[in-house]
Amino acid sequence: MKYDFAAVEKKWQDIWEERKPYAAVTGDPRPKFYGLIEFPYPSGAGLHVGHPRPFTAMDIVTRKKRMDGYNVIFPIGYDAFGLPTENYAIKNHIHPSVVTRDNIANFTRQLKMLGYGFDWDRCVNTSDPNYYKWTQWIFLQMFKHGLAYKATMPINWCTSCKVGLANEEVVDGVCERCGGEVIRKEKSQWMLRITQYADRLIDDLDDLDYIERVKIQQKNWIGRSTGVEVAFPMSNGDEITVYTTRADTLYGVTYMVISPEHPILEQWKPILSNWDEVAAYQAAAAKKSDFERGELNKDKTGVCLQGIRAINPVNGASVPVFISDYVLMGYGTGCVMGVPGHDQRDWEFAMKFGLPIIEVVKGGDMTKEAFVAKDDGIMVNSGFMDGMTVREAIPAMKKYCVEHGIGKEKVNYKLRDWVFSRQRYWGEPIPLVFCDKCGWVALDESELPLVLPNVESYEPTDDGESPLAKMTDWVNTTCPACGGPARRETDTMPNWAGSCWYYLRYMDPNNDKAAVSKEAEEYWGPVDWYNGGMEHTTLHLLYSRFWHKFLYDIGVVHTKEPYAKRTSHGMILGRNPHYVGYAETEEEKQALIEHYGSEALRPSVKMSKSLGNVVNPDDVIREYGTDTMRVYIMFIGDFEKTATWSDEAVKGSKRFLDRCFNLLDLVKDDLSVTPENEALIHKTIKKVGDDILELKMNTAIAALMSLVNQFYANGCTKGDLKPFVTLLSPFAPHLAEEMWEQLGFAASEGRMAMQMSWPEYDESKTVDKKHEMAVQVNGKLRSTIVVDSDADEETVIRTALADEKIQRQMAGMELVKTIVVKNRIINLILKKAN
RNA sequence: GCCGGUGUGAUGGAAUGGUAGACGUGACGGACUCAAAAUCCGUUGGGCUAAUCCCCCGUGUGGGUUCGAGUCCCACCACCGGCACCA
Repeated sequence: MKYDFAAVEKKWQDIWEERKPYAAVTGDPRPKFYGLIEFPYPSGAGLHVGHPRPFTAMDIVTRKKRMDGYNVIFPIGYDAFGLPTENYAIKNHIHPSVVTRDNIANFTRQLKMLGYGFDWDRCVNTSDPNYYKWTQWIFLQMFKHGLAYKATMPINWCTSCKVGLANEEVVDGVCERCGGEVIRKEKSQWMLRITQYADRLIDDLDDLDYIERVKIQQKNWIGRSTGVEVAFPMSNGDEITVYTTRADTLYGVTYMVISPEHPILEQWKPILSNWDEVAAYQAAAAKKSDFERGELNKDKTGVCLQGIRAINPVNGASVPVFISDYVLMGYGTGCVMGVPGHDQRDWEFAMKFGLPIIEVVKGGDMTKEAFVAKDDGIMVNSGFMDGMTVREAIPAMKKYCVEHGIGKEKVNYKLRDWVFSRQRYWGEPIPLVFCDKCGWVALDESELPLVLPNVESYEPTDDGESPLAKMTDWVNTTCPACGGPARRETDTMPNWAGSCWYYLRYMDPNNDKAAVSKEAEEYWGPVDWYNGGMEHTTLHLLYSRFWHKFLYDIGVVHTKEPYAKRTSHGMILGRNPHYVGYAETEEEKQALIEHYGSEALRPSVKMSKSLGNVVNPDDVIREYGTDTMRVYIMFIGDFEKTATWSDEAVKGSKRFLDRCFNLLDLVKDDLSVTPENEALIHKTIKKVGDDILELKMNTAIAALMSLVNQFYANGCTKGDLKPFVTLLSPFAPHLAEEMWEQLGFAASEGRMAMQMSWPEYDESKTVDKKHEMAVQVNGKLRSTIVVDSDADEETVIRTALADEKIQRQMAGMELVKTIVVKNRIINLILKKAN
């Protein structure tokens, strides 16, 4: 009998659609388990094969948890606001909401086809006004708590399209669409004070079960550093403060540098004899894009300020003051002390401008490069610090600064506040109005949702304003505070907004009184396990932790953190058709390298239409079935690492499932367990259960394959297949239910395989009666012996010494030592007999 | 440059410091078949060899620790990811 996967999968999906075995019940007395995957952006291209990897893994985890007796919530939704939809709408003159609706319908069809155990009744869509009403509500709470503020910030401005671009649209410093030059342009924008949460975002990581690289990346991104702010008196009586983490090098200061954007420069205009030169430099720096300023231009440039000098507060030395764009206005104080002896950037600057270099930590060669001394460098030329190590000198100088009133300890972060405005149409409107009398005023809650109005064209305007700015009827409104004329904010929120809190909405998706009810949040929160891509570590994951902490502070949620556990999956790549490894002849190889360069050296690359290596899940499912898709994408390799799709290897998963089904032809109608199979069955129950919870689905499937192989070798009974089918069920749910039914268990148990408890294993039965042991001589494998598992050491050694091959090794030798590792190896240490 | 990760057969990949290469793909041989596909059974790291006897070599490179190292330590090389003038 051949397995008709198409018919069987359809049959069971219809049954599940009707019976709803995946419904999550708020308040159920069983322990809860909240498994979460990152909801997809419903692009026009449909589901990518990358999606099923994390989705299937969490589907398997949640199925296992259900079998372990948990009340599981495994929800799905759509992160539906975003640029590609807007761009598609612009090009094709279709409203983004229509595009979104169609794309969601397609995604839903595909996700249902994959047989996931989602609770579809909890599906959310971030672009639905009933959803974004609460996104707006949360924003208003932030506004009311002073976390949202308006500031003038540079945006990416395409000089050829005359349009403001999102960071994602700037690739290698040019406009993604037209390739035009991108410069920075000042624009007043809404900001969120994520920096106010920087310490908590770092410190609270310690108590979370996140994979280490996520924690490290978040910590690096936030970039906390502890140093000292030191005040330098200026020759004109002003004072300039610098930030440094290396207070120990204060005696090595030979100049100072101020960022060209620093506001104090304007005050000094009258006393600077070379103001024209300064102003010209400022203008040039302002014109540069971030890309030019950073990536391209590491050559140091600058202008010495004529007419002002700085005094080193620790030794009274008078040093020149420069402006240079290597000093960033956005970090620290916008001024640095120049210590060319021990900072490479300062060294380069000093070499360029012929400034003196003073050694204050012994050991380097100042003529070649700066000596960036580590902790145990010895201080010289540094007054009271001479002879100290750097490790000792830093706190000593810190203390000195504080005691002499010239400085104070200071913590700085690389993290910047979050630019929350987009000059775009397809996003949540920001529910604020500007009144000349009252300033920025929040809409009343009863006015929410502030619905996105219909506009004629979604093109951004050529002055960089949002398309909404053109809608004067909508823009002009009355002030909620004084009733006078006022204007609405026309910028929208970034697409990260809706995803900051979606996991909360799943708990209570239809609530029209609150974002989430207290009852639902207290029952389901926090998310027990969240899996997602590494690319979201410093954006989505950090942003949503920030929002959650704010919601905690205002009493909306009861936990400090949204996600108790975070894991991450690797990407699915396609075969690189230009890979030299696929070339047959030497000439072909040369041609490939010549034509594609280093591209030709990589066997795997991201899937793309132009390379023709895109795999569409629809095609895979049509040809091999959903269960095969699921098993293959899990069997493909280590979950955390990138993997390359192989059409060939898919067949192995298909073959495995067919072999499972074909067991029905040879199964004996006997409910007892075959003695020869018992140990492996128990081992497999343990192995598969453990592996699932460690996301080692590849080895779990390998264990199931081994068991099936043994069933073919030893024969099997219905008693053997009963636990096997329940183990198979999380991986291949359709096939498992079909086998379960055909074996008669659906009738005898009165429930589906997926509704069974995870089988119990008996530790004592996982141990084989006899073990093969390796026998080493001086650490080299020489033979193997079979012994009873409970044999004592003496017996094991006697058996080993009696072995023929070992006897041969023993000739002329004497035994000096034996090492026995139970049921694994025996190592005999021999030496030449005298 | 800094931070993280990875290097294992033809190939995707397994291996709590304990028989390296589980499981799968591909290849080869056999059974079934008029034949092919599918299926089932077997072989498959390299060298030496008549031999699936022995022996030697083998987890990026070079050292080290250990009775024993893919695994731990030190130094290096290559590739991947993230950050990058953050004082």
